Amino acid sequence: MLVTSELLKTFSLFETLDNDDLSYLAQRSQIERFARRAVILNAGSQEEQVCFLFEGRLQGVDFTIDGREVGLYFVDTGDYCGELSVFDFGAQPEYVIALNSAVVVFIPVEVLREVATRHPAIMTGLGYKLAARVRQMTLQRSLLALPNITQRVCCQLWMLVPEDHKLSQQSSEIKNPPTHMEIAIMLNVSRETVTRVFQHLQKQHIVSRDGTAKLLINDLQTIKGVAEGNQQL
Amino acid sequence: MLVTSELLKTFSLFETLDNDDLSYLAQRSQIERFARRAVILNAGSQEEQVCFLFEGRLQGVDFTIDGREVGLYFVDTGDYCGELSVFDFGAQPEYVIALNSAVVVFIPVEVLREVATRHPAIMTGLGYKLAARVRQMTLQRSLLALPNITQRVCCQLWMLVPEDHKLSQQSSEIKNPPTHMEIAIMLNVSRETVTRVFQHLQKQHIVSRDGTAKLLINDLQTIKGVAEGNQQL
DNA sequence: CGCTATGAGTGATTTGAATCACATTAGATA
DNA sequence: TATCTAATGTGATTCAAATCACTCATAGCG
Repeated sequence: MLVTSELLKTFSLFETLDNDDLSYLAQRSQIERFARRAVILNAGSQEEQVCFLFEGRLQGVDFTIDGREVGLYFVDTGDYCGELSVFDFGAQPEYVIALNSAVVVFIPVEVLREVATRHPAIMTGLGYKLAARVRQMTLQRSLLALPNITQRVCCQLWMLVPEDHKLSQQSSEIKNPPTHMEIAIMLNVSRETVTRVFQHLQKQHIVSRDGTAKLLINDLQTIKGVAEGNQQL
Repeated sequence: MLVTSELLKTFSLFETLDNDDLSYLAQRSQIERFARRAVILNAGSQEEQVCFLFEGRLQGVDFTIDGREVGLYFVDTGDYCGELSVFDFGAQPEYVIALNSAVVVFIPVEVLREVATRHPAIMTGLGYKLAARVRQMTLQRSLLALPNITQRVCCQLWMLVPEDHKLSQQSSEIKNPPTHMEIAIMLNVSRETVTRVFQHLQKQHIVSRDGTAKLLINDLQTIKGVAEGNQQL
């Protein structure tokens, strides 16, 4: 499949780029569809590609020495990952895996770096993203210190709620939600524990599932309340 | 106290800077001594300062909603922190606290940003640092997934060992080591648990303490072995 | 030099999540 | 449609770390 300028334009990082540069980038990029569970980026290797997610959801994962999975972050549609090497020429530190069927645009890191050198806005955008990543990781780290597991799960759910639903909406939905296992590794708990929390939430009709592809949040306020510790269950 | 060019030159970020720029920076910087436990940077506020650590050790800490302390990272002499706002103009996400008496150079973020604009090497250095921060946080996150607490503590100790001692040396020392509590919040365990691990390590003469200001690592290889999971205790 | 506060050391007890060992469900696939 | 497999659901049991409630040691300070 071919990468077009129009496709690249859907990513906010490139919104200031003119058509010449867009097609320059597009010509040097690749687009690929991945199946659920496919490895998009390999840890430890000099990946030399930044991946822009056009469709689906990815998860950054690491492994402890004893083989335990560690969930680091989620990548949502329109976002990108693997940009660390733009800054330090180093190896990709973690695996990035498709949680569902995903469409990814790969841009070689040296091409992106070169375009960024010509366009300060791109460089600024990349820096902004990296800073956001640090902020997100700090938040996720704080989550792990919560002694109450239900609260931890609700925090994670709250983070998965689309931004534009967080205000004013009283219900929402998470499309292609992560599995219990995928949530568990983000929160440093066992899969069974996540299941039990979900059972609890479902019994109280706070959430409900609609197939595997959709998780309905019936009571956003309660999720928020529990996440922020103002409410118990 | 006055900030001199010579002082700024001790920070590797500025090693490429000429004297004019160094004194430009120096004139706009402030140096300050802080007592143990002093707050260097406040979370949530628009700090607008990057702090360069000339002496001592700092710790980035956050708090959960229920007031639990969370340890995020250590800042060693020669390193800096609070640089996030250079990239995204946002607020400082976490507190930075002096673990011992510390001397810190504050450089206003807009001054640093301006100098970085003129000197690509500085901007590159800042980006490199931010990337390193992401890598370090990823590593620290993986630590938390280790089911064996002794291993977790040894990993943290290993990270505190000076880089130049990690190879070839069979023993080492950590100057001004963090307290058990400060280690505990980094590892998501209780202070008592850290104490018990240290008791264990001391009984086996793997580490020993020399006052509060020094922690002797008598058997570096064992620390490394346990940290990497090749060895049990 | 004694006082005070902070950090470290320790046992007893509790607790709550991990683990184990399954059963069940529901998508995916042949 | 039958089969298979990944995901979810659930109880019983275990176990290790948190918590509690202290004491002890040390450093800094007036």
